[in-house]
Amino acid sequence: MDVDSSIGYALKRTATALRTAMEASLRSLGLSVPQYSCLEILSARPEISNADLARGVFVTRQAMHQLLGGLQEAGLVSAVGSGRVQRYSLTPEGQRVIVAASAAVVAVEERMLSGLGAAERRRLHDDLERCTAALGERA
Amino acid sequence: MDVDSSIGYALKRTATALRTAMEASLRSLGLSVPQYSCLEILSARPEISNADLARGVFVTRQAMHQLLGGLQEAGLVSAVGSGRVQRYSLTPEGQRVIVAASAAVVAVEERMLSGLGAAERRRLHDDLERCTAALGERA
DNA sequence: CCCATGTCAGTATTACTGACATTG
DNA sequence: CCAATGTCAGTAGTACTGACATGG
Repeated sequence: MDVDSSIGYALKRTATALRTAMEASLRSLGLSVPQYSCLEILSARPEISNADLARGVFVTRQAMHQLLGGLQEAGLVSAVGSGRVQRYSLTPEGQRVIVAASAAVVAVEERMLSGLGAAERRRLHDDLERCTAALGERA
Repeated sequence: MDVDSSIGYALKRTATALRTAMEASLRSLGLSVPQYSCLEILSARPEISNADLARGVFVTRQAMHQLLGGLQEAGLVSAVGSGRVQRYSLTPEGQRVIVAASAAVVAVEERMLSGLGAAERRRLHDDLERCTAALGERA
């Protein structure tokens, strides 16, 4: 298989380039990409539990636990204690940071898509979803 | 930004699903994904040097050095010693393995793309290349 | 009693940076 | 001398598995 003509390689190159650009953009805010992802989900779904958060990002509870620890130390996230299951919310500082980080990430994504029109973007999104779905089917 | 509508997230999900499927498929051959990539390039460009190999995969010489060490231990790659610059080639065993591994990876990619026709595949490849190129431009 | 959860540890994988000798 | 290369360390970031206490 020729490396250049492989869609798999193209996919990897694009994903890597996006991640690198995101890392560069988030660095000034003191966030790593996994931390940003965690904050973004926390912003969309407040009071979510650690276990649910982990499932949403497809990592283990332990990995998410560690990530949340770092975000708590940074004062971006606080535990909402009541009952057995720990729930988490953004602090006011965390809300400020996620607004800025989200804007930065949107800018990066816009740069990536700058060569594509609205219809092409929908098409690309749809193609990617189809690929993901096809891989998900175990057979 | 809504997570589900983001092309960046879709890209990441697809790339992750592909990597996971590749890992599962390569495991029976005793190869990791980075090792497979290294063998694939070595197969396409025999007698390549460590430094060139590293540049081709966008990792450091040190990381590639380590990867090659593992492949040599496994008997899949041998150093072609002559002169200052070390060059590497696949052993007969390495050639057998890369043939099988390449077939396995092609099968995974085919599964991923099973919902897309030939024209759609070209289009997707082209879109991805455009995205990568747009991110590459520093500005 | 059972299952899910949170949490503490240890480990693995991978790639990084720093440093240095060597060679063409 | 210089630039590139190979190579030896050490370190970092991320996620994994195992294990265990706890609570609903």
